[in-house]
Amino acid sequence: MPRAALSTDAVVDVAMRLVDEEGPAALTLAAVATRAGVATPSLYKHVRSLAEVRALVSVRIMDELAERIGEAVLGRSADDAIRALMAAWRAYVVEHPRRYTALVQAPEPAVAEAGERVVGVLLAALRAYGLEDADAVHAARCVRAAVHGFALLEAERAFQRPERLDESYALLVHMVVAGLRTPAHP
Amino acid sequence: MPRAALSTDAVVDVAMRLVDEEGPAALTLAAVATRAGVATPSLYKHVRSLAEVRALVSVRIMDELAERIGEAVLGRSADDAIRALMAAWRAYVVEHPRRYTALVQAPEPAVAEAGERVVGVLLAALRAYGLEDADAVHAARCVRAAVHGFALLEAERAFQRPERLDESYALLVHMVVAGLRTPAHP
DNA sequence: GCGTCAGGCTATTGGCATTAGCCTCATCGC
DNA sequence: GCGATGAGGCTAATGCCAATAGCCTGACGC
Repeated sequence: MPRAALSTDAVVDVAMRLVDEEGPAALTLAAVATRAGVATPSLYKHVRSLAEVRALVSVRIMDELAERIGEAVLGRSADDAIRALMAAWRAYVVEHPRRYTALVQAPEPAVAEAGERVVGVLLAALRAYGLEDADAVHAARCVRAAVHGFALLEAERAFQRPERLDESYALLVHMVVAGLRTPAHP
Repeated sequence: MPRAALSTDAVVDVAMRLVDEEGPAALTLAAVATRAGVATPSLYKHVRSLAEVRALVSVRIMDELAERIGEAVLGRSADDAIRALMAAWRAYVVEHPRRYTALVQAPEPAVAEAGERVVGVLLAALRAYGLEDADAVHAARCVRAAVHGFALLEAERAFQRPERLDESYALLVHMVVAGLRTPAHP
């Protein structure tokens, strides 16, 4: 391998910084190239297209998220684990709001796999509830949906007067835990 | 007013059809102009920019959604109203998945206002719970987040093996209702 | 030393948003 | 009726961006 410098990972690094600082709309190959100190076409030696860069960024984000929530549930179980997981998830999004709004659901299998790693952590955290397989999947989907919805709305500033969002989130956590604790099929 | 033909509303009509049929990525002024049988620059007599078209589309969608869920809660209250509202929300998204993924949180005030109309229906549906003002806002945010998260993930096909999503959604409804029924601050 | 090829580059194409400025005809005051 | 006016269409042009083609170079293996 000759001259070092660029690589697929390095391109994604630059893309991530760009997203953090200027938002997902600023993620163009031209901007990445400028930041990397390189001409735009040079990027094509490392990535196939802008769409691929976006997918790679999404994978990176989901992996970071999976790691954060995975760490959070270590040594905890049931309600305790769910609370920690939800707190960690939101904390990540609050730290990197633009990053979170850059997430795309690309058709690339790598993106789906990263999503499954996140769901894997969720399923592990739910294991202590002793749910049947299908019920565990339902529960994981609900937790994911609730947290994702809240995080996204917060990240894109869709809540008017974002005061006391902590309290709102506490209620969401309460809802999830209460729903998991009580029988699901009345 | 001379020749009829185009108008801001007509442009948005075309944009909506485009989104429904080809997805949000296909929403370009060039494509709208072609469908409208007009040259691209002509659109600027009716809209200021592509960004404005996207915002107007978002407003249209949120208004449709507000109407649908508003209808659903008529004559119902408390758990019954929430269940109907959540069912109607998801039904709308399942009917028009691409439309829902075209939603953007633009800075334009019109978009924020449309969002508030949706939240207004939510608050009305929650009235029967007799929550304090702040608690009602928290509850509305949570319901919105949960439904929005689920709907978005479903619309963008982010759930792997989307079998039995109805059951998953039933659990989400259960969580919301259970969380609203039990005391929020233990 | 020398060939090779990874990884840069320039040049080019084509799509798109946006702006400037023209042209026309339906309407309205007279 | 009739001429001014302006809404609403148009063509032309600019600039940005993604993507492709094809060239060039220097680090490394031999």
